[in-house]
Amino acid sequence: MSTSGQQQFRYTQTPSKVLHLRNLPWECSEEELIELCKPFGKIVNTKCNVGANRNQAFVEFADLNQAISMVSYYASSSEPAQVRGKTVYIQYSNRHEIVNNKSPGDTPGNVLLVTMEDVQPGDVTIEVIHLVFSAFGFVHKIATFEKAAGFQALIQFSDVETASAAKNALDGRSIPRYLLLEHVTSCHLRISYSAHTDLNIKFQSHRSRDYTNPYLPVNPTAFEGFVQPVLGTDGIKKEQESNVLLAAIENMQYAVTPDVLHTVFSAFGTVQKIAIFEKNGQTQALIQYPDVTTASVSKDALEGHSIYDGGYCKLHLTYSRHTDLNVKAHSDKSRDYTIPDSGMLPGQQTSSYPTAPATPWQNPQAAAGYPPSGYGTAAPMGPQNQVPSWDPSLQAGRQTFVSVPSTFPGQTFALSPGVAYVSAPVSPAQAVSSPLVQSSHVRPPGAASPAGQAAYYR
DNA sequence: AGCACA
Repeated sequence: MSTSGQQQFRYTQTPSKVLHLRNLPWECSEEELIELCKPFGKIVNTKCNVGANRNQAFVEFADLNQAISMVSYYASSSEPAQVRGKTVYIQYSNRHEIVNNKSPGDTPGNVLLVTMEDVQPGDVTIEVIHLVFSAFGFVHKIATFEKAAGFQALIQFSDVETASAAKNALDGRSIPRYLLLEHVTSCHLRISYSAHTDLNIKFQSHRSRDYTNPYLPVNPTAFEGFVQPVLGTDGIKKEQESNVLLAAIENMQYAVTPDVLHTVFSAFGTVQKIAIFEKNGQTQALIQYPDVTTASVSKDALEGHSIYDGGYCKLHLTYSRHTDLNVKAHSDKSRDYTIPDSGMLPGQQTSSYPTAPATPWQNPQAAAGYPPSGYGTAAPMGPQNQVPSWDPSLQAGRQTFVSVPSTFPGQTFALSPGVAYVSAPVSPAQAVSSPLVQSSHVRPPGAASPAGQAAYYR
C-alpha cells in the first residue's frame, strides 16, 4: 500500500468503476478510448468529448477491479497511457456510473440539431448553413435559434440516411473560413439528431426557411430591425462596427482580469468599461472604447494575438452589439474607468492585482523554454508596465505572438508551438491608414470540394 | 491536466 514516490496522489481518490481521462486529443473517438481501455476489462459505457476543450472522457468498466487494474497499471508503468501519441491522464471519477450517455441526440433522424460554437447568433447566415448542408442532399427546411448552448439550427433532410451522411461528415468540423464573416474566426459544428421529423416553418426569414415551399410568405419584419450583421448582396458577408469589442479568450491558462485587459487594450485609446463573463464555457469580455474608430484600430491590431506568450489567452475580437456597457464600477469581473475613482488616479489603478501576476506582452525570450507552470515565471505587473494610453515607444519594444496563420480551431493544442513574432507590431497609425474592413470578397461556393468535405477543417 | 446537463 505504501507506494513511495511521486505518483502517490493517484491513490488519494476512492476507486470507481468510472475513470476520468483527460488531456485526450481533441475529439477523441469512442473507438480510440475503447482501444486504450479494453485490455483492462469490459467497458460498459463511455462519454467522449467532454469539457470545454472536448478533450476529456469517461469510461465505465463492468467491474471495479478492472478500473483499478488500469489505474494501477499506468501508475507504475514507465510508458504513459497514450492516444495518438498524446499522454492521457487517468484517474478515478468521482461518480460511480456514467449517466445519460445515450441521449436522444444519438438516435438517428432526418432532422439535425447543429450547434455552432464560438459564434454570435447571426455570424453565420442561413444562406451559409444551407450551402454547407446542401452538399449532402436536398435541404427541406432550416430553423435557427439562440439557446444557452449557442447559436443553433435545425436542418431537415428527406431521410435519415442523408441526415446521417451530413452529420458524419460535418460533426466536429468547421465551416470553411471563406464562408464566414470577416470577423468570425471559426465556426465549429456540433451535430446531433433532433427528435423532430418535420419542422413547422411559418415564414421565410433571416432565421428560418422552407425550401419546399417557395410561396411561403416572407415575414415582413423579419429582415428589418435585425441587429445582426448586415447582409451583403451575396448574403454572406458584412459586419456591423461598434465602439464595443467582444473578445473571446481562447486557451485561457491564466487568470484574465479587467485590469489585464485594460492594460492590453489601452494601448489603442481610452478604455471606458470592461466586463468579463463566461459564455458556453468560454471566457469572453466586452471592452468599451469611446468611439468606433478606436475600437476598430484596436480590433485589427489585437485580433488573433495572445495576451501571454506561448499562445495563452489568445484574443478573438469581434464587434459587440452593445454601445454602452452597464457594468459594476469595480468588481473582479468588471470595471468602469469613466467613474472618477476617488483617491486613485487612473494610472494608479494597478495597485491591487490579486490575480494578475503575469505580465502581458512580456518578452517572449523571458519565457522561452519555460512552459507555463503557474505564475512563477512571470514578473509581477507593476505600475511601470501599465500603458495608460498610446505610447509608440512602448509599442515598439513590445513583442507579441501571433499563431501560425494555418492554425485551425480545435487544433490549437495539437499544433506545434511554432509561433511567429510579429516583427513589426502594428502601430495604430498604420492600422488607421489600412482598410478597417477587408473587402467582402467571397470565393465561389464551387471552390468547395464536390463532396463538401475536404474544405472543412478538422 | 482536474469531472459529464445536453
